[in-house]
Amino acid sequence: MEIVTRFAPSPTGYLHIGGIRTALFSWAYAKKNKGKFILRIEDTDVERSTQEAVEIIKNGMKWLKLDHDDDIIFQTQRFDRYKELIKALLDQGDAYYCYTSKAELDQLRELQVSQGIKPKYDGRWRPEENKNLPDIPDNVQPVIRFKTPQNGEINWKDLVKGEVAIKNEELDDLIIARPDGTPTYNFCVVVDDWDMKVTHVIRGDDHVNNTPRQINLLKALNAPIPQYAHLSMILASDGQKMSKRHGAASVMQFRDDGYLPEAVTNYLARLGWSHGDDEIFSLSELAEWFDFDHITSSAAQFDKEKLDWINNHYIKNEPVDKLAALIKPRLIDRGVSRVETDILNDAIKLYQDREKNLNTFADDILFFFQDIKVSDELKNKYLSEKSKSLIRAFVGELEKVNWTNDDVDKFIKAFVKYEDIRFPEIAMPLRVIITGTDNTPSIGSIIFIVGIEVVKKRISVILE
RNA sequence: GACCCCAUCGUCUAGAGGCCUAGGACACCUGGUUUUCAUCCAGGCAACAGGGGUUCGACUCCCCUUGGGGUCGCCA
Repeated sequence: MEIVTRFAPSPTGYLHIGGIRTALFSWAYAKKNKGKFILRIEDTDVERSTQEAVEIIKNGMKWLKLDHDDDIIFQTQRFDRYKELIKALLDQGDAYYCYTSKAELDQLRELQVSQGIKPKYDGRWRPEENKNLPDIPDNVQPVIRFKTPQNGEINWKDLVKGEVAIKNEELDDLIIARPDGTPTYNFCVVVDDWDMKVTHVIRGDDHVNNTPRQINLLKALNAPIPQYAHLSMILASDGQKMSKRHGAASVMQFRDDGYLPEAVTNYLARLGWSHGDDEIFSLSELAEWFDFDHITSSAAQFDKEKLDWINNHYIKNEPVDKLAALIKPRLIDRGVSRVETDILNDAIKLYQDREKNLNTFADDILFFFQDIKVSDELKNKYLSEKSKSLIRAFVGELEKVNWTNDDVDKFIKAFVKYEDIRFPEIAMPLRVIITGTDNTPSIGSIIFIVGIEVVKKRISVILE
């Protein structure tokens, strides 16, 4: 049987990092088994679903290179199918109309909470043998509820949590259709997973409690029960629930914050899953290695330091032209009007080992393209009268140097020797004047890349 | 409150009863390389939540406690 998995987000906002991790594992499991990975948009809540959010999901998946099979499925395009099956359930006596209003439900819930019992629909409209149903009120459009079995329990062998059992008495008769006839979440999921022949439902921990409802629905529809895998949540670094406001939760935020997609998927996959001591692996290695046996069942805390470390790894190994394409727009955002390709490429080569983020990368090489300002603190620290006169002598001789990186390096060394000074005595003032900071790679390479004119200009600005 | 799930270094994790004197990675600390910083290299610090069982033997199995998380919508 072909393995089919799916990612089923609802388009109501940003793409959550926890959601994308379930997508990542679903994708990997399908790939590993040469099966199918489906993207399904759960947009039955017409009020809250937006086209913009659909685009965010598509872009996020594309950015992370999580390709799906088949066309994207939208639940709103399948309403006829849902209605057909709701009718079947009604006809076979597994569903019924309920005229209880929202206000009455709120009242009931309040009462139950005050009594310290689990809030639950009381089944007042549930047809039962020898039971008199209330009179149907005027002008009330009913919802349709599923007649959940009242005895027994539902259990399944969860691929990550093991045996899970929940008693039917814990469940109530869930609403499967709203007064306007639109179907609700649990019902659509069940029908879709069935119709799409989904074999493995891989989703977040927060759906564990929906699983028995869905299994009951599946049974009533006489549909096969898929395998379930409930992944634990990702918590923010303080152990609290992660959200847009708390801990960076939006996938696109990671892109904007300067992370490479490979770093994000690598980090996320390693969070809660392991393959021996491997820390760095590609998407295709994940697809090859993935299994449920090595998924942790406990929640994991998000650790930015480790993500940064992984991001640095990928930045170090990324081809220069790819990095250039990512960094150029960031330089422009920072006010650079013209980005010389040669300078950019050289700057990237010189800096890529040390950078753990595309944004700070752009910040660090900004001085190649833009005038800088030297802080008073740095001036006081490095620009004494003696160093200023050294700089004057240096720049006078620099003009005579044959302009290769090698010759510039040789020249600096020769200058140090000639003046009988220590290397930092000339290197640090030059660093500060040319780059505006005292931590940089080789000063010789920097001088070579920015060029004699810029060096002269920045020195003259400072010396005057 | 009820129900469900979870529990190894600060963090992510390895661990399928003897391989554990509990391994790796991030972070942190020290040293080396780099006459700056980062990278890189070498070394170090650091954990089985607590209590009961089961067993010749428990990080591993069972129970309880504690702690954490999730769910209890005409949201998904």
